[in-house]
Amino acid sequence: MPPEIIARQSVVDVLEHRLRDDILGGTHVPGELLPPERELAAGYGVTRTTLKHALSRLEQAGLLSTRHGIGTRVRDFLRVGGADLLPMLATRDSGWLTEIFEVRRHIGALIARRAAVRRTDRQAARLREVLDAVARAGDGDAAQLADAEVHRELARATGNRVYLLLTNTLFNAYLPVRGALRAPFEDPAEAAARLAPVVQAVVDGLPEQAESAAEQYLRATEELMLASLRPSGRADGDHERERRHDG
Amino acid sequence: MPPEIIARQSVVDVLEHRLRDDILGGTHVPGELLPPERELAAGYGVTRTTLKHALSRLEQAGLLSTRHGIGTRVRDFLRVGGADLLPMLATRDSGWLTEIFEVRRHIGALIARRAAVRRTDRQAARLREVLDAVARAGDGDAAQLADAEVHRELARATGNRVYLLLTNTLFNAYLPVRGALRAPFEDPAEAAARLAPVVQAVVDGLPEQAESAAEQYLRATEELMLASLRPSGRADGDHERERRHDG
DNA sequence: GTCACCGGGTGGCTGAGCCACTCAGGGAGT
DNA sequence: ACTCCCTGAGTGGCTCAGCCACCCGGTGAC
Repeated sequence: MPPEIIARQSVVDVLEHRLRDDILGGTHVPGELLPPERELAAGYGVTRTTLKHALSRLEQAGLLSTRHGIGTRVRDFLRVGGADLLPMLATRDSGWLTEIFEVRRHIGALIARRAAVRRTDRQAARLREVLDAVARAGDGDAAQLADAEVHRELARATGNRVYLLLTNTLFNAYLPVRGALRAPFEDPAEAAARLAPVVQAVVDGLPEQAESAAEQYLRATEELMLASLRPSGRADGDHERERRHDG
Repeated sequence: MPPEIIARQSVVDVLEHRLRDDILGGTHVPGELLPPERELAAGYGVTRTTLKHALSRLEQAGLLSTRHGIGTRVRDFLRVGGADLLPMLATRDSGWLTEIFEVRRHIGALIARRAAVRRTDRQAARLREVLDAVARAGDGDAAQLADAEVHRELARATGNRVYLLLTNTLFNAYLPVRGALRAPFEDPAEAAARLAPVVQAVVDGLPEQAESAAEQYLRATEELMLASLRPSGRADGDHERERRHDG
């Protein structure tokens, strides 16, 4: 048995990766046509069918736009791409991370404020539960996931499902690289303590307080994460085994 | 030549649609395994290869999670799905639209505030340009697209690219059904006039004013849109030809 | 000059088939 | 009895060769 226990990437996964890198790296420039599928497939040493699977994913991701009889065009993702591109952008360039965190802070504050107004009693109870789960987490990784659960619950408490999806999107963007961002959660009890004021304010129904508590919490967490990122090294690489955490 | 000039949906598109409807409609419940691919393909009357293309898209969208040797599982999209699901949710159920608008209002205000602080002179000039384009738009549809361009430019002016992607996501969510939401843009000059205070405040660098102007503008537009939606009928149906507007 | 046609190039889709993975059950060894 | 390995059935992953549908530019008939 090889030392690599994990890893497990399918051919299509690898192919998708390479194509994406070639696109984001500038080998294929936006606006231009990609080489014909038959040619591309030959170049990468795969069947056209397999190549099409990869292309199809990138098309859905918004990086490509193919038209029957014409060809496949590289799109300007900043112009038309959606937030679903963030996960792959974050793994490529840690500059995106700081921008993601900033938005997360703004939106997190918005969510906390709104949750304080709208949360139901049922949701208040659930909030305390998931906060407890953070404190009881066995290690940093578990704490981080439990923390995400708290934020999901806060989003749920706004009564607006779009906030929940948005929260998921932002998490999907940085959870794949969370290995490098574990710093704030090394001590689960401490992490829970930092998060507690936010939950408390929401449970008490105090929007102003919830907003500023969230702002403060997110800023602190953000700083810890980015600080832990800076000295050691970049966050890129192949942190992308699991396509998505299971449901 | 058949009377249907437009429409042009590929087999995979249709298949994706049907599968998605079957999932969101409850034929395939979250957590359960889908029937085997061979069986499914036979059921829908397509090849397994074609089916896999459709499944692959839904998997990437976060609705499915497939594992080699095990099967394909339906996921709980509210738990793990991202904002990229919004376009398809909005076309299925207009209840999502009101939630999307609310979030757009909150985030739009956030963006305006931040743009007022961060915009460069170059971006200020470009903002005036695209605002002019709204006033000069030939019809309601063009005005609506020009309006979207203004908001994209505002997002760009925040200096945070994540806001740009987020804006794209929200637009992608409701532009497909924009035919039913044309009301605020029937008179392009008027639409531009309503939008002008936001642009002005951002150009002048007044965050407070920009925020409240954006809030006010978005609320007004939102009300007009939803009002035009209510009496006539639902917004669902097959407004989804183009996979995405071209880049 | 205009227009219909056609051919080459492109992506869309098919069908059959083999490979790789997972799991459960049964039989050999202890 | 118990343990462990093997095996077979069922599933998704991937390939291959090929035909179909579409778009465009050129060419020849009118």
